[in-house]
Amino acid sequence: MMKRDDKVLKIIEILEKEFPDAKIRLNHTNPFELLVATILSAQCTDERVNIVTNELFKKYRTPEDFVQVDPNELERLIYSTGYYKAKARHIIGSSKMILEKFNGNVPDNMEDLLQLPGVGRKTANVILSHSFSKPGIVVDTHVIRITNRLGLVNTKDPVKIEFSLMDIVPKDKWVLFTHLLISHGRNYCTSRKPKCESCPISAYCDFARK
DNA sequence: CTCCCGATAT
DNA sequence: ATATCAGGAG
Repeated sequence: MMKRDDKVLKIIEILEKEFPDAKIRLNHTNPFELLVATILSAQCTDERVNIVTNELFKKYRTPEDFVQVDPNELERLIYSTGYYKAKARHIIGSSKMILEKFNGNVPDNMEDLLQLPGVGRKTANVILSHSFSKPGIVVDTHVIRITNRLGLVNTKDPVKIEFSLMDIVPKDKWVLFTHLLISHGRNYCTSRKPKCESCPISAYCDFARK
């Protein structure tokens, strides 16, 4: 049996060749736009989030804009991403807290980010990784599913998975690793009908061997 | 644990 | 018809 660490390195090597352009797909031009886009991305494809933010950011782009927006107007603009009432509340609430507690800037540390309504560890790690060069393992629905199938972890608890992966993935590969798994999840290791026959890492996968 | 929720693939 | 999509709050 291969050591988990060597298995991870091999998986990264293969997926890097398979997905050379793996990177964040949520369109944004600054930390605040990334925060809004990531809140909207809950249980929604990032493709749809980009369609919505493309229009949304034409009218509203800053925390100052969002604390003044009519909640009904915001709900209407983000309606197609689902959970639109909660997401509108979170975007407005986060904007308010950013202005009142954080001097108008998106926080650059985990503790402060987690105080924002609608922001959990997944969203916080996306922002820390991409806006502040503070690498984190982003554990989303794809990462939960794929790391369990591969046999890298044996739990559905996102926090346990995050810390477990921090142990077995080299820190300089954390951000890359999550993007590779997400690309892999979209193209091969889908939730419902995974393409194990053509999967490039099936040799390292417990699920594919069953 | 349940609830939030529209769009899309199967 | 139903499962799933870059989750988080209560």
